Amino acid sequence: MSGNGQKDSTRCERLRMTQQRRVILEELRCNNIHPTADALYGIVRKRLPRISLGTVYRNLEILTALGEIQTLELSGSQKRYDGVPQKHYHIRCMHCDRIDDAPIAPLNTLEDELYGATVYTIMGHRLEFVGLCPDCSDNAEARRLAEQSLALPAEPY
Amino acid sequence: MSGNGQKDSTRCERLRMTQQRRVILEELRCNNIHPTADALYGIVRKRLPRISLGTVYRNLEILTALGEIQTLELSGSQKRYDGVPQKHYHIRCMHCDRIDDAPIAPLNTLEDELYGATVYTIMGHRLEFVGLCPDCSDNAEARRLAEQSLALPAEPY
DNA sequence: ATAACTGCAAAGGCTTTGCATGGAT
DNA sequence: ATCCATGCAAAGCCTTTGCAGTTAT
Repeated sequence: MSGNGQKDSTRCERLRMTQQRRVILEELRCNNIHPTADALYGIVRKRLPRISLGTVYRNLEILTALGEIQTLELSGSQKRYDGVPQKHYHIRCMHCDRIDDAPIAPLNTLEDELYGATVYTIMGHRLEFVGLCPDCSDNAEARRLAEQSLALPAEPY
Repeated sequence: MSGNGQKDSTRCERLRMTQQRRVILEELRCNNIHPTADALYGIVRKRLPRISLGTVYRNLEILTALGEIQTLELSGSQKRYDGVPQKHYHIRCMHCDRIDDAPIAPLNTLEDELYGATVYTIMGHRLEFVGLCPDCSDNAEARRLAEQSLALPAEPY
């Protein structure tokens, strides 16, 4: 951190479209799998076997800052990356962690109810649906585990 | 991992209310700060100076499984813990990461629009508001940074 | 020559886990 | 005696970073 508050704003005098950067962007754009950095690394390595994981992370950060892709902070410990930079919601499979787009338009009035009710200046929201993907819906054990994870005991101790 | 698929379901023949567990629960209940594990560790250590961070994590996991508290996976890399086990939404300050309850009732019809529109079996949603807390709202630099972080360039490369 | 970029490996931050010890029934 | 819980330290997982070498202008 070079002490100007922004995370790297001294870079990018002129940006180069390297092989690595292009392939990362292409692979994110040409499918819709919302991969983790590591999964994308595996995909990109088929075309560029010598690329490093650090390069993948660095380019994902740069492409996000440029608005070419978006970095998703969904539930789960790993970040996901989306080749579509426009805001949209996602749905996560509770059993296999697959992520898909949620076919629903942005809810721009969601924060209206909060105006005046909170001391915060509200600037947006993050919404994520959870459920079971088709494959896991067909799996009885996956359904059982999912339902169990939603049930909270919450009885007096 | 002892090979039964569940994460520790073999424990809890009889659960003990130890000093450590009680203090952790009390400190989560008596205030509303949604601390990280490490922040809670700092708080609890004032009363139990010899407690370890591992014990804090272990008890947070157990108390969550019991439904006594909830573990929040909000944006940001660290988990937060909430002494109120009932589902409710939260709002996060984009500048200082303070978390408060969002004064809005659960939106139980949110997933209705998705029925039939997705191949997933929808089972719930996670919603989080983002904005600026009162202190950071008063801070011009915080406001500038927050607005800047919301603006996506998204121009052709 | 300059500045951006890369591969590699090390370091970092947060969380989980193994192990020997301690405490309650 | 049993078994749950603890403190401590090490390991793990994901991500970031330092550095020396490479590439494009």
